[in-house]
This record gives sequence, structure tokens and C-alpha cells, in this order.
Amino acid sequence: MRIGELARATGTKPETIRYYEREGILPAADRTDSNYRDYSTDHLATLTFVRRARELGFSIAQVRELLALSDHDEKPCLDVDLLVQQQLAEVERRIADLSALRDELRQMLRSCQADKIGECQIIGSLGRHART
Amino acid sequence: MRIGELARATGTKPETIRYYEREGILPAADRTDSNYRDYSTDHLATLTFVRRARELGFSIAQVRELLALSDHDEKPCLDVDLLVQQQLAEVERRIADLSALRDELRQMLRSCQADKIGECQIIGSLGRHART
DNA sequence: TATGCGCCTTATAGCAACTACAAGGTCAAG
DNA sequence: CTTGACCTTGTAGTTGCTATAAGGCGCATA
Repeated sequence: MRIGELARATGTKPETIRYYEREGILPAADRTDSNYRDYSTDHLATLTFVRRARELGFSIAQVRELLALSDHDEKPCLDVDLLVQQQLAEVERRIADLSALRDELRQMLRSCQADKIGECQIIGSLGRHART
Repeated sequence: MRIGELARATGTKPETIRYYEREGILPAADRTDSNYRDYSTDHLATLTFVRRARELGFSIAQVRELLALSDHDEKPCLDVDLLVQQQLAEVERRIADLSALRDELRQMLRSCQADKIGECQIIGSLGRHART
């Protein structure tokens, strides 16, 4: 299959697929007589894997590790577990950060009863007009 | 005050302060005889404001808007409110996304009882070994 | 046969928001 | 008078793509 078909099949743009090839994440495809990339079902499987991992928030570097691990059936599953646990911890940290942030933003909205920026509590709480 | 002192006072690296100046977010400082930047307390206030807004997740573009608004005391506070509300909505959206992601990662960890990658449910759920 | 269209190729530059050099100038302390 | 911490400018790197330019390929239609 050509790059456009693979792109449609995986919801990836052709440019992104070429980018993955440059980065060594997706193996280079065979070429047709007219130098078009010609992908196999293995490529489709790998790209699907990559996109799914990216959707789950794994970085390109982590995807690389996952791919390397998935090529070694005999290796302990714990190695994969560890990566997933790390990613889970990272996601939980980001959720906590964003939740604190959300609470602050809500507080800002609740606190402002002024109608001119000169007396605005939001601007004030951001560090301006503090000397008034 | 010189750039290093301002940096320490605001928890910002000197490079970042120069970057803000290039971007027009922080006004250019006066220069000493030896061409060092010489900052005022106004600069300190503005940089504090910028950093606080950035911590709250506002983009550089939004910070620019907030700065512009904060310079016009007579403008309606609603303009600021709107920006904060947009940012709040964005943060809530990100929290929702990350929560879904967290649940998926937890599910993956729970589902894998194998000890070799060949049978690993995690790798499987990512799209590999699906044909076994 | 020509030509138009959608697809493909490469190479290069851009995005956000910094961060990290490199190469050199300045200044107070020992 | 030299060391070391500071400052200057300019440029390139980071992450994960995305966009654009300039051109080649392959098929349907006039």
C-alpha cells in the first residue's frame, strides 16, 4: 500500500509517517518503480502501535523503547510494566498540577466583582495593581 | 537591578528574561555604562505578573493580551474574565483527557498477568501480537 | 496527444516557549 | 594581575510534528 492509504488507515498524515521513518520509528518501506513507498501489513501494525502509544501519552523515546521490547517476546513483561507505570505516574502528576490550576482559576473568577480593570481582583491577583 | 538579581527574584533564568524582551513581553531595560541591563521595580512587577500568568497556563499570546488589558484601568473587567474563563475551559478539557488516559493505563496494568512479552496483554492492547 | 488532477518525492522552514551553547567584555576580590 | 562571577550578543537545539516549495508519476478525459 502507498503512503496515502496507510495514512488514511491509521489517521496519520503522510508527512508524519515520513517523519517516523526519518526518526527510525517506522522501518523504511520498499519502493515501487516510480520510487513511491510501498508498505506491508507489518508496517500497518507497527504504525497502529505507535499511534496508540502516542495517544496514551508516551513520548517518542518511550515508543522507541516499547517497540524494542515488543520485538523480544522472551523478555520479562515487567520491563513493559515499568514503562506503563512511569507513564501512569507522569499522567497523575499532570492531572494534579492541572487540578490545582483549575481551582486557582475558579477562585479568581469567583473573587472578581469589579467592572473596571482598575479594580479588577483578577489582574490584582496576578501581581498588578497590588500597590493600590 | 541587574538581570541576575531580577532572575533570582522571580525564579526566571536570565536567558528567559532576554527572550521576553525580544518578544516584547517585558519592556527593554535601561543600560549601565558597561551595557548591562538595569531593571526597575516596574520591571519586577511586570515579570512577576508574566510568570504567574504562565504558571496558570496562559500562553505567551494570552499573557500579551492580559498585559495590554492591565494597562487600561478603565476597560471593562469582563474582558479579563473572558480570558480566564477560556483558560479554565481549556484546563478542564485537558484534565478530562488525561483522566481518560490514566484510566486506560490503569486498566492495562491490571490486565497483564503474563511474565513474558510474547504473551503480554499490554503489548497486545497496544496493537502488537494481536494475531497470536 | 495533451492536459488536468491527485498522488507521490525531497528538502527546508516553522510552531511554542524556552534552553544551551560559544566567544567575548566587565568588575570586585585576593 | 589574575581568577571567577557576572554580563553581552548571536545562534542552534529541544519535542513532535506541520507546512510549503518545486518537481515527478499515473490515470481519466477532451
